[in-house]
Amino acid sequence: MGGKKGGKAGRQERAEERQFLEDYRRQQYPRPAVTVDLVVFTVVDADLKVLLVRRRDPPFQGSWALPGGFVRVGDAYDEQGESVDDAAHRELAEETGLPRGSCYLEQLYTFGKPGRDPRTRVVSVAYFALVSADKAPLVRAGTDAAAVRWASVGHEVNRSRLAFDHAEILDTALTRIRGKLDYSPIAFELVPLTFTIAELRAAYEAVRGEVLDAANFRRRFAGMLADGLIEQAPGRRLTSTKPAKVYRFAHRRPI
Amino acid sequence: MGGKKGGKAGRQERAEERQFLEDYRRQQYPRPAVTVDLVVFTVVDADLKVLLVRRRDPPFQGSWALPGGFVRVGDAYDEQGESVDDAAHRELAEETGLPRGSCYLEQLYTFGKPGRDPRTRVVSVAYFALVSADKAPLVRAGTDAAAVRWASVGHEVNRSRLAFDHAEILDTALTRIRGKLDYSPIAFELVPLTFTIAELRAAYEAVRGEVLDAANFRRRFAGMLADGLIEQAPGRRLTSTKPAKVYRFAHRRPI
DNA sequence: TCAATAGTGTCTTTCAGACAGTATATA
DNA sequence: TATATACTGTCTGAAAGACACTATTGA
Repeated sequence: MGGKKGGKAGRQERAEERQFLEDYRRQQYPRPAVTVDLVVFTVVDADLKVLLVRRRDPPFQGSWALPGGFVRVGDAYDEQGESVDDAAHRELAEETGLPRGSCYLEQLYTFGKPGRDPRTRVVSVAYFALVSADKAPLVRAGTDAAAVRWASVGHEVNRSRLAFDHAEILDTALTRIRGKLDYSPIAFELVPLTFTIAELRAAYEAVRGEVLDAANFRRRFAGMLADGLIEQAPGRRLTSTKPAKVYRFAHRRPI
Repeated sequence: MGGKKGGKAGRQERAEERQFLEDYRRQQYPRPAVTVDLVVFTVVDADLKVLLVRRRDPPFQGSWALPGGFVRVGDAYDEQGESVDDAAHRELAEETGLPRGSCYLEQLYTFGKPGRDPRTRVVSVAYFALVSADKAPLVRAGTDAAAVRWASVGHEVNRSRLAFDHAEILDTALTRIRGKLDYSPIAFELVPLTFTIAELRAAYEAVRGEVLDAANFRRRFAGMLADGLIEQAPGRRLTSTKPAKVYRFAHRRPI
């Protein structure tokens, strides 16, 4: 094995060279900015609401938009920055003022068409969050009240006026939560830690946008009770003429 | 309105300045590379298979991995590159040799933990694709046969040996298609354009990994027929002792 | 005629929708 | 006592699981 690079060492050398070139070129290729966008839902007064923020800067200055922000990326070999999930949790805490982990958060869909943002190429990983009815009023407390609002999904939100492609993201989120409502326990994330059957039904009705038969809903509820998914909690709710029994989701973290 | 920037013009100036700084700093912030990863399924001989490629280069050199590649991003103001969906379609066509649009393709989930790729920060948008049984044998034709293979999901795939976090991506895809099987028509994407009830049932069984009662499956099938979702096609399948009727999905594009 | 697969009928359970009706608290 | 809301009972039909059964073809 002399001058010509034909043997094992030669192959190894070529592989390393190719690797170097590949890595080098990849750094040179333009990369998109990556953001997280949040569709934060809550139900207050039997109405589904979504959290919007007013944009202070162009583009879409003054328009309402979904909250969101950039994923913090490191470029050091051993420090690549925060995960996309972490970025979503961080933004959710920043925008709502609620402690991290106190809301349900789930990845929704990734929106990656060119031209979404006129400034630069942005790929956005959208998440949806569910804020329980008792926490919703706390949200505006820590922030600039004029720049944050709970908008009614059914009436207030003028979809076409939302910034960027946020109307499409909102629609995707609505479809998702409406679909998941019947086969996953996400409705419990919209009510306080303890709740009456009527309160839970109101959450279902708000999300689906239609009234449900109270008797049939109660029967489904009885099934969950039998399965141990929910359990009765001490006390009664005194908000109406006849006090109602209070329940809690059995597998819910107590924060 | 003299020296102090207190009026309308002053606010405007500050806004532009802030905008400039924001844009400038954003360009300076490190960005992640964005890739698409593909989980390409097919069913042959009543067995669910996934397409794997052998890595020629480090990291994970020699390991099997899901096919994928970088999203092509432009940095010009008016040319931001291809969409993430387009990147997935392009990669699918490149890796399989099948014409664009001939397979079902759906976004799955975005994987964005730091350290996924030891070289640099990579956010990967995963998609799953379904290749019909008749197209599956054509896949290896155009590519380096030694570097591409259909691996049996149930037996062959050694999950822990897959490169990067591809085992997790594969599991996510499996959960997704198993869930969607019962409430969406994705099973039709796994069988040829015309198919017998037994062939469709074999596809269901392969995905779910369990046998189904033939009579009950036939009854569900009859419901689809009554709903106009599927319709009988001319001819009969002669592969077994007694020829079976042949059907086709009514709303399927004829490519 | 036999074996193998295509195809049918039926019993049971479960569950959802519709809706009539009862119970119990407050005002 | 009136009324609003909590809560119960029942009828119906659709759909799924289990499984016995018949029909039709090629070998």
